[in-house]
Order: sequence, then structure tokens, then C-alpha cells
Amino acid sequence: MASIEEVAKLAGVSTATVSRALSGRGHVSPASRAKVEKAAGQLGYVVSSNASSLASGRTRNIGVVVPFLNRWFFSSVLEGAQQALLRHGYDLTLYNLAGDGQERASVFEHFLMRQRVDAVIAVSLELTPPEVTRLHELGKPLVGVGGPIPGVHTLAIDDGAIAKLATEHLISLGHTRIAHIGGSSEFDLDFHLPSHRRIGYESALTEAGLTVDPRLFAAADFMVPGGYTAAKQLLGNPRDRPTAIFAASDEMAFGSILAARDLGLSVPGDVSIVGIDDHDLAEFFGLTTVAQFPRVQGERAVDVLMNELEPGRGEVPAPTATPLPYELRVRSSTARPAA
Amino acid sequence: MASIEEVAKLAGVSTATVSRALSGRGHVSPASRAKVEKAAGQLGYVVSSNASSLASGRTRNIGVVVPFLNRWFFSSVLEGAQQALLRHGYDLTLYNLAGDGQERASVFEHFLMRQRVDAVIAVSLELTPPEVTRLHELGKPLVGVGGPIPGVHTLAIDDGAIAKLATEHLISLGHTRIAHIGGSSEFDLDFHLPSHRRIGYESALTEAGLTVDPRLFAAADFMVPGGYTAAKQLLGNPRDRPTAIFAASDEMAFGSILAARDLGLSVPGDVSIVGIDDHDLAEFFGLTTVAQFPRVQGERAVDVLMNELEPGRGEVPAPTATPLPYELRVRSSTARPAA
DNA sequence: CTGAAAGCGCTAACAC
DNA sequence: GTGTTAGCGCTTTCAG
Repeated sequence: MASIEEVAKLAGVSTATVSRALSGRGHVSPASRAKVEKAAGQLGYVVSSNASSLASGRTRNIGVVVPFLNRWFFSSVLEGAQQALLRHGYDLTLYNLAGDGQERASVFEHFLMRQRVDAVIAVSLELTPPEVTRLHELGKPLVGVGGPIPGVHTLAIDDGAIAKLATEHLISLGHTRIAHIGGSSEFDLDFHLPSHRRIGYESALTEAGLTVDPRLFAAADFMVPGGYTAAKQLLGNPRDRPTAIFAASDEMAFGSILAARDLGLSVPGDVSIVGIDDHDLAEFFGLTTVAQFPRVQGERAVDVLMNELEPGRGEVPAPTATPLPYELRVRSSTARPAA
Repeated sequence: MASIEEVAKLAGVSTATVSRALSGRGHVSPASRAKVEKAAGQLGYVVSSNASSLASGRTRNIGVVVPFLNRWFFSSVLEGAQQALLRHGYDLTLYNLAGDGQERASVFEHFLMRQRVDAVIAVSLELTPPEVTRLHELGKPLVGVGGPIPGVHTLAIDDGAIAKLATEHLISLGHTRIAHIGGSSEFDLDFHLPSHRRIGYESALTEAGLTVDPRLFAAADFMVPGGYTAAKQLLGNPRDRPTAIFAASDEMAFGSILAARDLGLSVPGDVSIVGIDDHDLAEFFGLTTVAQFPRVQGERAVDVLMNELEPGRGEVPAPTATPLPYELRVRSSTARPAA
């Protein structure tokens, strides 16, 4: 492995110049730069990130903490963040806080803190105040995606507004008995979106002069089987069967579509179904949904971080204010209720 | 941020002792160890991984390269690897080679090489000989998962055997017109499993004295919509409709089940369907499949690496030889063909 | 614009 | 079992 010294020797300059030429910091004459680049190329030189980090205090590495890897939302956010980081020349080290509190503590104390990252992106995780404080003490910027972290710059879609939009779509089609499949309360611990979405749903109903019927709510776990089970309950109701279901996630909406089919109900003939996400399979299922662009959320999180880490690069001024985009995508799972 | 020196001072020992006590390398008296641990605790000391890496040459960090993040197989392998690494005290830095060759080259030249990782795990990626050579030159162990990399220790299930097993299950039930939905040839570029699985399927047929009918093969992209489309083609055939479909992935099998339903065919009444994977939703769909435990594959890859990186820890002797497990899981999507 | 030199914080011989 | 010390390879003042 060629070292900076060898490059300097070959290029006929000092190591300082090599460093400057290759990192882009500080001025170097075009001539020297050319010589350095040539030498570096010949030697296959690549900086040692450790030596560089140690000397400069910057690691060019971002820690990303997610609670799940195999769910559409999280893997999409991760993908967006990864790509954006790559463009900025940063690496991404991944921490999957799947397990218990034990594992979580371990990740925090022994991993994130070892100065290995310049900043952290927490996806749908509610960090505790001590955790946040610790990070701040270390001067590590922290940005949250999709989860409310007190005192932290968080990127999150307006769950209430999204849920309201989805519900209003159903109302505008003429539905009055609209069921909701939302998260069970346990999910509220780490990310409050279940309740926010439920509130949005209820407020749309109320504003339209409809009453909120608690029997039209079913809790599930955001996944397909959960949505299926919940929808079966809802749709199996012998009287007052809902004519529409608003599911808090596309996966639960897929489950609902399958449940309806299994009951011999047609979608959207007998029941309209709308979700939230715009999952990869939404198109396939013809699902009407509110898209929330998680990839973009990941990219945005990186933008925010880059702003803090490398100011003056002419980035967006105040991304804090930028609302995250969402968009109703009407497909074939919703229609006017049967007369 | 407390440094090792402060800890040493507070504990009344030298920095070397602190290092030894905290890293576990070399002998330290219980008394000193206790003092050091107490001091470190009080100061909230955590080693600087950069300084440590620079001095020792070990980063305790593994690079994992995957082509996709949002597919069940890959995220599962990643999850397994992440967890196993955590147990060993290693970090995982993630490289997603989603994009073009440009991005790929960049990852290779500028990221993997910056001495940030001790080893790399390549998932379903066929690295080119120069890439492999480069890694070897740097003395970085490399292990492949699911993809054949020439000259590299690779963990892969026996795709031929798995496909054969799935097909034999169908044959043993009495099916003779068995269709296969496999990967299109473009997929063969990076991971050859499509052709291996097709070969397994064909050999099962041949051994049972059945003829291989090319009209019973359809190519797809391993995902649900692709499987759906392929299955519709296969099942829509007005004469000689197959009585069973063997799909090379569970997602394509799900698509096939949905296609059958949409055609009014019952599964397994009119058509039996079997997949490969044991995807999270296989249970939900009642899909008979051959499980391939990707999480375990990720963990195994880590085991192999740890063996190379930290020999003499009493690990498994020769994991090279260890065949990866797979298992037929019979559910409700397969049955004898209708009489 | 460039070079010399002082560390960044830790580990690993090497002595004791 | 423990301390001393020489680096690991780079960045960054500080001069020039």
C-alpha cells in the first residue's frame, strides 16, 4: 500500500502538497496538482481513512441507525441515504437496532461513540434524551427521519395530513362507512405515526360531518398478514360492513385487498381500499395510496447533515422548513360505493 | 472526549496498561484492570477507533457489498451479517452497488480501498478478477455469499439441488406437466443461480423419465409482478396447461398464485405451486417452498471472516466444506394433480 | 504556493 | 505484570 510519502517523493513535492492536492483543501499550483495526481495514479495510492481521520478529526463516515432492514420503508430510506452519501464521498456504517434494549445500549456506547462517524441518521427511532445528549456532547450532528426526536432536527412527513388526505379521497367518492386499520399502541412507543395517522383519519371524518365509530378501527402491525386479518374482521361484520378501508400502510392495504377477495368481495366494487406508502407493489395491486417517497427522505437527511458538516457549500438554506413531499396516487382500488 | 492518557492518569497506570486492560490483549492484573475500568467508566471513555486502527492495522470493521437493499434475500443476509458482526464487536459499512458500472468502480477505487475495512463480504456479486486481485493485494479477506466469485471462498446454497428437490416434490405428487419460471438470462451475468436452478429442474424431470418442454419455461425477474405475468402466460395456455409451477423465487411464486386466482384456477386444486426462499410471506400464502435461510448465510460469512481475521479462537475448523442448509417446507400450495 | 514539523490517540515491541 | 517509547499515515499550522 503506497503511502503519501512515496507519492510525494515520486511527484517531487512535500507530503503537505500531496495532501492539499488530493483533498482539495488549500491552494496548489496546477503544475503540482498534475504531478501529484499522476504519481498517485501510478502508485494506486488511496488515502488511509484512519490516518486522515485521526489527523483531521473528520471521518467522512455517517452512522445510520434503523430498527428494521427488511421492510420497504426502511430499506428505501437507507438506499436513498447511501446513494446521497456516496455522491458526497462519505461512507455509511449501518446499525440495526433490531434486538432488545441490551443490544441497543451496546450499539450506543461501544459503537456509535468510537469516533467512527461524523454524524448519525436515526430512522424511526426515538432516542432517549441521554442518548441525544451524549451525541451532542461529542459534537456529532444528529438527524432523525420519520421519528420524532425531542430537540433534534427531524425529517418527517406530516402523518396527520397524509392520513387526512387518504380519508378525504374516500369521503369525496361518497363513502361514509370508512374503516381504518392502524398500528397497535405498542408501535407508538418508538414512532408515533400510528396515532398521528389515526388522528388525521378521524379529523377528516369529523370535518365531513361523519361520526367516528370505534368499531371501524382495527389494529395491526403494518404488515401484510396483519392487514389481512384486520380486514377480514372488519369486512366480515354481518351488518354495517364498511364500504371502504383506509390502511395506514400499503402492506396492510395489500392484506386487505386479499382479504376482500377471499371473502368474495370485489375491490373496488364492494369495498374501496387506500393505503399509505406507494410501495413497489402498489402498482401491481392497483392500490390507491399516498406516496411518501422514503428514498427522498434518506437523501434529504444527508443534505441536512452535509450542511452542518460542510457549511458554505451553497446548499439549500433552511431545509428544516422544507416540508416533505407526499402525493395521492389514485389507482384502481377505490371508487364510489355501490348504490 | 476523554483520551487514554486521562484514563491512565486517573487510574494511576500507564497508557499501555489501559490499552491492554480495555482491549483484552496481553495480561493485566485484576487490580489494575478494575482501576482502569472504573476510571474509564467515570470519564465515559471510549477508544478512538481511528487511532486504534492506525496503530494496530485492524479496523474492526467489515465492508458488505450488496446489489439491492430492498429485496428479501439481500436484506436478510445483511441482517444476519450485521448481527453476527455486532456480537464480535465489529462494525459494518454498507456499499450498495445499485447503479451503473461507474458507481461500482467508484466504490471499489475510492471506498473499499481506503483501509476502512478489514475484510469484505460480497453478496450475489460477481467481482471481476482485477477487483479480487486488488483486494488480495491489500491482504483483505473476501468472502462471497450466493454468488460465484472465482478464487474466492464463497458461501452458496446448492441451487441445482434445491431446484431439483422442489421439482421432485411436484413429481412425487404425480405431476408430469411442470412449468418453470426462472430468471432471464441477463440475471445470469452477476449471479448464475437462474441457470443452476433451471438445470436442477431439468435434471429432476429427466431422471423421472419426463421430457423437458421448452414451452413450459418462462423467464421473469424474481419479483412478484414478473411471476404474475409469467404464470398468466403459462396457465393461460388453452391446451396442455401445466398442472404445476416451480418458481425460482418465492416472490415469483406469490405472483403465480395471484395469477392462478385471477384466472379462476384454484391452488392447489387446479395447479400446484412451489417456490424457493421461504420468504416472510410464504406462510401467509400457504406456499410450499424450499427454505434457504439467508440470515444464516450472512452469519456464516461472518464466521468465515472471523476465522481468517482472528485465528485460534476455537471456531469451526473448515467452514468451506460446510454445506449450507436448505429444507423443503410443504404447505398448502401443492397437492396431487386433479384426476 | 510550498515545505517542515508537530501532533491526532492509540498499540506493540521492548525493557524492566 | 507494567511502563517507556517509537511509530501508524495523514493534516495542518507556521514560516518562508
